[in-house]
Amino acid sequence: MKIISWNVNSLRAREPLIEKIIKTEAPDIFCLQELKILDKEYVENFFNQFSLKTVAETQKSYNGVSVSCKSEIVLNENPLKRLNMTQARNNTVIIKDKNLAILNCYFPNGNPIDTDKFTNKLEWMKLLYKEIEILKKEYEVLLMGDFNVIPDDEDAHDIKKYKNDALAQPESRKEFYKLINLDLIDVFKTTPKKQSYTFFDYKTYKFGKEEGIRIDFFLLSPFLKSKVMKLKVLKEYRDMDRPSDHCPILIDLNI
DNA sequence: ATGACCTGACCATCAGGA
Repeated sequence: MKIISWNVNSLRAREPLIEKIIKTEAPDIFCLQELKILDKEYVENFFNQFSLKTVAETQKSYNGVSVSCKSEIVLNENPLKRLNMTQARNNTVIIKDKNLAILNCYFPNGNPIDTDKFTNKLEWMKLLYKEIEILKKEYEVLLMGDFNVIPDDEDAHDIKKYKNDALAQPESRKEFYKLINLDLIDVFKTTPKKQSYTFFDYKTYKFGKEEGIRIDFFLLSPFLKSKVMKLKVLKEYRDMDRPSDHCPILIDLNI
């Protein structure tokens, strides 16, 4: 089962690259973040072109997430969809015949740190923690997306720049490691040579610098970790015409 | 030290991103 997660920074702006990745990689499950579009029917129709069915959570201008999958996969949508009632930042699908819960997330940014944006970020992460605590009792858990957390100093090219940034605050890291302590494995971290930055700022990367951060993750329950066949940050999509500032990440599971 | 660049909303310029 090949799965791709990607913060596309606008569905409409990224349609050519989304089409390319679907045709090139043929993912069984394709999870997007930051759709930046309200029209849910438009999102569903877009993926229908490629014979993918879609579950989307949308809102005007900001946020928005979708899980698309091949038609033969039977989805059971989790009734607990939004962690936050006003922001479309997560959706969960259950694949019952594989005993699998897939959580697709776009964590809040949380800047600036002296505002309620930061406390709301931490609150959102706590709600996610509670949701996973429930789901892990019944299902294998695959948590993925844009976490907006730099878990370790080595996950940034220059951690000093993030001293006052919500992404690298001790409180943000604490909530991240609480998720890890639910028996979820940061599979890029634990697989030799697979770690790579996943985000490259538009303002710096155009000069060809390697100034990135690692903020997009697959967190897997131990059983799923034992089934990993392939794992990759698809960095080439950051170098194509009109890219997202995030790279797609890919995992192939033998399930 | 600062700003850079991109997107959507909407029409000139700003919020938000990270």
